[in-house]
Amino acid sequence: MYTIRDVAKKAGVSVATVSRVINNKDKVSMKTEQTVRAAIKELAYYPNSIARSLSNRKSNIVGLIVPSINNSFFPEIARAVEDIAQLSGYKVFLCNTDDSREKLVGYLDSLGSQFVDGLIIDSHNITAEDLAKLTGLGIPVVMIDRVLEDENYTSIMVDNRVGGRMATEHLLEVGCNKIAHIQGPEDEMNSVQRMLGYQDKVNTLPWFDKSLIATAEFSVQSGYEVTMELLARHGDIDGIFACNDLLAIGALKAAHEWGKKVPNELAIIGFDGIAISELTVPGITTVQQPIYQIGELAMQELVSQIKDSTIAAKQYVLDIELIIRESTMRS
Amino acid sequence: MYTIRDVAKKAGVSVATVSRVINNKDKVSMKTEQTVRAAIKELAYYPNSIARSLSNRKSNIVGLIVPSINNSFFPEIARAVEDIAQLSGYKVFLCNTDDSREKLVGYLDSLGSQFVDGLIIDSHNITAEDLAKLTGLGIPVVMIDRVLEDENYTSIMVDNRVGGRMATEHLLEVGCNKIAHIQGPEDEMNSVQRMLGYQDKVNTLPWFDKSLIATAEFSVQSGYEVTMELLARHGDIDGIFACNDLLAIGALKAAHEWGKKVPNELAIIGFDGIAISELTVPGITTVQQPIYQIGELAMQELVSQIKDSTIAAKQYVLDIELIIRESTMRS
DNA sequence: TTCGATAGTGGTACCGGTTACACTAATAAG
DNA sequence: CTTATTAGTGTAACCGGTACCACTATCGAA
Repeated sequence: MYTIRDVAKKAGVSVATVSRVINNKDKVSMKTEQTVRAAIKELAYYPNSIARSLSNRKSNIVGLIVPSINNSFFPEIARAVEDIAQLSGYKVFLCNTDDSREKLVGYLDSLGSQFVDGLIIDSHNITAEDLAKLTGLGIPVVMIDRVLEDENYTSIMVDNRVGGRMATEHLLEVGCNKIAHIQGPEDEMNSVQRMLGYQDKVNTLPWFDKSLIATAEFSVQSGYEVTMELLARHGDIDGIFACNDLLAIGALKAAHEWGKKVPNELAIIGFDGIAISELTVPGITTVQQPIYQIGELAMQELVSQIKDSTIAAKQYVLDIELIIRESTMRS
Repeated sequence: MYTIRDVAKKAGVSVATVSRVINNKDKVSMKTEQTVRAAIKELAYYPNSIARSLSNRKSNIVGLIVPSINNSFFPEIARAVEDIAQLSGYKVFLCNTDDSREKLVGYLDSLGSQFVDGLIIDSHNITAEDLAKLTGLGIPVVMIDRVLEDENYTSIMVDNRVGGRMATEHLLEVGCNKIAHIQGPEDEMNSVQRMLGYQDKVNTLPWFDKSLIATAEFSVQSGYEVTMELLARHGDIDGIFACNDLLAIGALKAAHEWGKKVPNELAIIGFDGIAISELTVPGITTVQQPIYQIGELAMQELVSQIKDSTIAAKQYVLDIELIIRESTMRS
């Protein structure tokens, strides 16, 4: 492992000159440049990016912290973030916290202390204190999806409660007479909001009962299990609003096993609009978030904040859209 | 942003002592320690991990380079890698190359030059030269899944050709009379191996024809499209071996739209054994890779190599298993 | 009393880059 | 012919940690 000093010695120049050649900065004579390049090649020299980051106080790397990578919602966000990052000359380190506060803190500790130039965070575990620490260290942050409401920080999300209402309303419109809800984890803001949206629409209806709400983890497997329980408890439900598409896919499987025809005997609607929701059998009706746009906007905002730390924080609430597919198209 | 020198000044001690306190190294008197901790707290001091890495020559971070995060095969690998990493005190940076050589090189450049203590790579774009460069820089590497066959490097994979044979054999056993194959990208070793396994079993059969092999991208969407084409070209196929589960899910959708009953009119088998394959309707028969074990073993191997650079490279070929589900269970 | 061991602490070189500043030589302007 | 300018290069401080080495004070053993 050679250093810039080795190269300088071999080329018979100073380290400053080698640095100039590497970075194409300042003026270097043609002859010198060639000598240096030859030395670099001969030694297979490669600049140490840690040393460079220390000196430059920037790494051209941003961190993207997500609560899970099993739900393709996050990979789809990541895709958008990476696209914009590439255009802007950044690399993205993806960190998965599994919704664990401990892992989150671990990543914030190592990333926050100068490893990255900025951070996009999707976590319901984040605290105002964490954010203050990052800001104190000069690391810009953009929160997405699961945001901490605080106007000092830029955030991007959708109105989950409105989405919950849209989904429930749709099930009512297609003629459902008893609608269950699969709620996500209870400590998760988005889950709760979507559930409240559901309640907004149904809690005055005669058939409504709290036991129509069942709580699940965010996974297909959990959606399957919870739906089996719901069907056992309420044999007569004819509509399910699942808190996200993964859960809806699980519900689909459970309905199939239970012998319920989707959508005529049981209509199912999800939330998020991840790619796979279109490609299941039947396709799943869903409240679609502008996933790509969320990632895109997050990265754009982050880049502006990295470039100009005085930029004001903004809170975005993006539009959602009901996408109707076979899982609720009754004949 | 305060540095260790600010803390030292405030506490009235030397930087060495502050460093001792931070790292719990050597002996520090109770009184001094308290003073230092108070100063750290008051300044909200946080050690700069870049500086630390430069000095220590290690970051306790490993990189995991995957070709995609849309196929949950990779997130499932990542999960295992992260589990082991956590046990061993490492953090994982996940880097997505989208199967692009350019992105791969970008990540190798920044990660390779001291950003990480080791690298797990899943890429068909990697070259012997890339690996030599990393080794030259003292970065241990473990290759998984799409490996470059070279006994100087540790690699973990399965025998894809044998898997291809298993899948095809199974379709023949359940009574398929004309089996198509959805191949993955042609420049991808694993795709080719699985396709060859298919050919091993069918190329002497009377009905076999090269046009039964169609090439797809690794995505549900592509699986859907290619299956539509296959069904248009060969209305009489009654079995499809898809190169991976994602493609099989797409095939399922296409079969449904084409009005073909799965499995009786069209049996479908996938490859990989990702979690979702069990939870589609119908469940998908697949050649299961030991996904978790691959990630687990990769990280364990990497840790041993980081700790002891003289450890010999090993090539692992793990076992695969046929998992039979409804998509091929004919009645 | 003298010496060795040890707890506790400080000074500073070093990790491997970047870059401000200083300097020389050559060229252009007056 | 002198002076200002500029191209080209080197020296060394600096980024923020770590850790080796040196040093003092204290204490028990010889």
